[in-house]
Amino acid sequence: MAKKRPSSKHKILAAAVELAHDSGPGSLSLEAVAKRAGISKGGLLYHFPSKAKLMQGLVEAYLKDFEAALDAATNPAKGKGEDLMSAYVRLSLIACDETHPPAAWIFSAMAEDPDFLNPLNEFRRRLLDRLKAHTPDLANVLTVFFVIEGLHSMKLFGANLVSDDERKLIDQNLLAMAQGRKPVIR
Amino acid sequence: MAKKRPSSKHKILAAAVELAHDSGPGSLSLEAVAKRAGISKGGLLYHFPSKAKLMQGLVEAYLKDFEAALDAATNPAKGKGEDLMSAYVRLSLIACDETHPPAAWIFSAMAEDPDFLNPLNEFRRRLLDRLKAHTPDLANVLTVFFVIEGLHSMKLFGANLVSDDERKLIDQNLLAMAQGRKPVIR
DNA sequence: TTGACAATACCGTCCAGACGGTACAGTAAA
DNA sequence: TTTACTGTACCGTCTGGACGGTATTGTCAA
Repeated sequence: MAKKRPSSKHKILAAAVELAHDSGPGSLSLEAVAKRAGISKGGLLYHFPSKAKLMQGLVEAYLKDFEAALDAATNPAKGKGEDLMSAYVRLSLIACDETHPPAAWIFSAMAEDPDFLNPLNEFRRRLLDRLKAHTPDLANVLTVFFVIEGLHSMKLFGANLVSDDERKLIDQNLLAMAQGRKPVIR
Repeated sequence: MAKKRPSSKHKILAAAVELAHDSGPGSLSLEAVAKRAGISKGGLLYHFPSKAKLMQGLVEAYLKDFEAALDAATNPAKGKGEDLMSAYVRLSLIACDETHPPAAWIFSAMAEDPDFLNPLNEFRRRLLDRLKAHTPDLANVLTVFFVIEGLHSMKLFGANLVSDDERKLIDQNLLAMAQGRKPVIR
């Protein structure tokens, strides 16, 4: 709340995400981000007074987006009221598909200071706890969760290890497991 | 082969791995690595004439270790002649347990240049191909593979998301699936 | 209505420090 | 004599960040 002028901050964060993705995580300098965002370095430092704050901003924006999507999907007042597990799987798979660029900035943050990613880890922990609470089959939850983590990891490292058909099979299986159905054997 | 004097190179690589782990991936400078290895910067540059070569060395050593372990486990002439899938799962789980430090240097390499990790991705691709060729159930192979990738990822990012019991359950399930048995539901 | 002031949103410059890498002279063992 | 270093000095580049300045847009008392 209380955000009247998101325009510049958003532009900066978007620029950082793009830059990390297509120039490599190593080229995420303040000057380069500023240039990409179309402002000066001084201007960037006005909005994010240190590089650490920029990194925090990236993590927060990333988290906020996913949380908002999850909330929108599962909150009955806002839409379909999908169950948590299905929404989590569906949204995660969307984030892992070919149309979405990987979050390469994560490597920049990690190289800068691993602690920057603590909020991300804590979020994942809370999410896994919620998933466990929502379904009786622990092994099922863990399998689904870690397969998705694996897909994320593959995406992040830019490794395309599966064909389209294999990916479809994985997706179908995960969605089936999320709904408590039998996995597809093919 | 043709390696008569592994001592210094090994010391340097080990120092880099340790340093990335306990001072963070961002502090992997040549000077720092040399100091940790107990040699001078000039001495380091004698063995690895550039930082890029050091990174390549890290990737190669990492790969060589895992390949050697896999080979030793599956080659009947050398030992038990374990089947590929079981050996892969078992060794991967060992690499992911609490006693082994995460390969934090991967983030340094990624920040430097994502291409450094190409050999790693190619190795994974070949491994997955071999696993697919060895078992009839594609969905099973993919599930096992990506759960392990997910565990690796969690380890890498230093997120401890599961309890000891949960981890045991995952391990049992993976080993069971590797042997074509039914997964444990608990 | 106007003049004084202040907050916002930047720009452009400068600097100290870190880093990768080079050069080179010396050394000690095999 | 070659191999395998050590140690020091140095260079060019990049980077985070501090800082001073500026244009624009309110705000508000006289």
